[in-house]
Amino acid sequence: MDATTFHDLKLTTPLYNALDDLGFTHPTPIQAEAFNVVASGADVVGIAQTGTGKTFAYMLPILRGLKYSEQANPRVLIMVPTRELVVQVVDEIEKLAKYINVRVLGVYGGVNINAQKRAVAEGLDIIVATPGRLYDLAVSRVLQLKSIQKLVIDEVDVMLDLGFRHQLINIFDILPERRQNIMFSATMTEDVDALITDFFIAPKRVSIALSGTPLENISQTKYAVPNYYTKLNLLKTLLQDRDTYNKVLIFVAFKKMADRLFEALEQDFRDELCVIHSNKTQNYRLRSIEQFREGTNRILVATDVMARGLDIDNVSHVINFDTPNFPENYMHRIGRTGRAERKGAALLFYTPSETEALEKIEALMQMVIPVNSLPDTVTIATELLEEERPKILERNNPIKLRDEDKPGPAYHEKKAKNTKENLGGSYKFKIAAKYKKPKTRGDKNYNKRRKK
DNA sequence: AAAAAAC
Repeated sequence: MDATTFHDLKLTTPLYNALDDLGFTHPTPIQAEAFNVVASGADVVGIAQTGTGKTFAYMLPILRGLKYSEQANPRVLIMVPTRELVVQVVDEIEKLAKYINVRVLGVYGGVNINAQKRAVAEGLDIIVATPGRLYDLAVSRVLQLKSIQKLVIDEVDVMLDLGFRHQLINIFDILPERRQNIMFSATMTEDVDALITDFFIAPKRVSIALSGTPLENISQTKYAVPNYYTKLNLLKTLLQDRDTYNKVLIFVAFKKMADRLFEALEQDFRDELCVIHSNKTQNYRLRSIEQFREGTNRILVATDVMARGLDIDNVSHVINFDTPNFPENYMHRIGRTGRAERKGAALLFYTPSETEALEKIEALMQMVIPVNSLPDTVTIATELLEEERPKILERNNPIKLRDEDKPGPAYHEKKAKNTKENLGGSYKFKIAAKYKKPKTRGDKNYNKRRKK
């Protein structure tokens, strides 16, 4: 039964008042559907698109049921896959719990741990975390997880990726067995299904249909381009139209590509540009997002660290500079625009070598994305640039792999072994880290290296 | 040729 207003959900006065302050009168479909299910205390699997108001969907019933307590240990644990999402979820909870006496704390890596340790020691009710730092705090016995009654995992499909998975399982090991599990995923995968089978008790499912989701507010188009340089020309041409492209989120597949694109755009768009990926310091990451959010800089170049869940107002365009290989990422990326019932535009640039990835996307989206022709002013890059190719390839692949490190049977065997044995991080990443020379502004250890 | 996530 769908509630038409928040009053049909039998909330408490402090929650009504907070929603009122926020200007929210009607629950989104997932909020209406999830409320009683989550409130019942049963394990819950929610399938919901981004931008559907997931945080409030689980926080409304949790906050209504949370009794005041003076005990120091947290009773609610919320895990998300990126640090920026921790910040956002904490912010949302604080808004919703404005008139409720609960202590909310966000913890994540990349920042000094001592302040977090002190905050934990002061006592808290709700903890929002990325898995690594949470585990760190827990095993160092600063943080007690024995009182956790409710576990929420958002974007659970990413959390089950290799590299994340064992962190998650390790945390399950130190949580009380008697607890309510609440998980959200945009898509149902085999891994998610397996997790439910292993850890959930009589799970209830909540899902909202694809129609009526925020994706309906997003106009999607694709551009067929012959090569990278034409993509760059096209991008520069579009970005010249500052009135139309007033808040543009550009996605690329690799961190290196993010830096490279940032540099390529710097000449024309210097003061309008920021960049984010996980090799940047946490300070730099937060600053980039802030500049983009506030509109100080209208262009943000990003890896998929930005793809999921983040809520930034009025993003006019999402540009998929690279065609994502994992079609789900396309869906998450374009979900950064068209939020809060506003209109948004999503563009996809694809080269001939990316047509396969494109087909996967169109299969997932159950649509053929309309193709847009290149503006006449866009220069088609050709042979001349092909000459530069070897040079560029070399510049972008400075890592010389030893034979045993090269992809092949030995490599895969070693990688598999290493991933199995080692918490956090695959062999490939270790090799990359070993040879990596941080060099771009904002990169971790950038200053350290420069001093030498 | 994925990214993310702990020191």
